[in-house]
Parts: sequence; C-alpha cells; structure tokens
Amino acid sequence: MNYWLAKSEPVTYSWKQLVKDGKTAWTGVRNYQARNHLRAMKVGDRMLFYHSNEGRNAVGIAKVVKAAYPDPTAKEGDWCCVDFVPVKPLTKPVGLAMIKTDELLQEMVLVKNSRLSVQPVTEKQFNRVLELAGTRI
DNA sequence: GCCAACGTTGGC
DNA sequence: GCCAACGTTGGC
Repeated sequence: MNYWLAKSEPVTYSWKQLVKDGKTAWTGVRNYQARNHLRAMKVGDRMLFYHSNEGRNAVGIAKVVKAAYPDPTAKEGDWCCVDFVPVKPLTKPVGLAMIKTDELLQEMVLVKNSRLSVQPVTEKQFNRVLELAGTRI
C-alpha cells in the first residue's frame, strides 16, 4: 500500500465538506508532479487530508476508491483525477508547526516543497502523523 | 498583506 | 536551450 497527502484550502474544499459529500473526485490538479502522483495511486491507498493556508494542519484520513482517470474538468491538456472517501478524522489535528519540529517528519515533502498539492508520504511518516494525532485506523 | 519559492511562458 | 518576467501558492 502507498501513502499520500492531499492539500486543500478549507475555503475551497474542506475536510468537513468531504465528510458531508461522502466521496469526492479530486479534480483540478494542474501540476505535472502532482498529476504523476495521482497516476501512481492505487485503490486502497491511504491519504492524509491537509488544510493549507487556514489551519495548516492534517485533519483526516482518506482512502482512494478509484484510480486515476481523465479529469472531466480539464478542457485541454492531459490531466487526471482520482476518487477518494473519508475514513476518519484525526482525533488531534497535526499542525505544520508540529510536523516541522518532529524529528521523524523532517523529510516530509510538506516541509521541503510546501507547494506541491499531491505528495507521497512514507509509511513511517504516515504512522508517525497518526501517532501524534492519537488516532488509529 | 507580504514575500519567498516554485512553475510556466515566451523572447532571443 | 537559456533565462527573465510573470503568475500562483502558501507560510508567516
């Protein structure tokens, strides 16, 4: 299984909205690196849902339910999206400040390239975030 | 609100 | 193919 992190401004699309929707098509990605990560996703992969700008914290765990397919919102270009569903919220959201000071999370892409909207996360990092969040799947 | 970092575009 | 200019993102 692979682990990922998807970022969204809560103003645009929040965890709360995801829970309400029950499922979402992660459309609108227009960055090649992020797109390639979407393409590498498999059904069942786990994902951290992160709020950028407002909150700046990982707030929930999601699960990929449909692998990459053409993004219906893309009028031109070779873009794709995946579908995912919320699994559960983090008991204690893990803030960026905490991630930056945690020894085991220094190497997270979130720390090194904060602008990438879809990022790979290692199993160790994923488990560490869950540990800090006081949450088990 | 500011600005650094990054990606993209276009002139040469 | 290089690089300056520009737009966007997101932390602070």
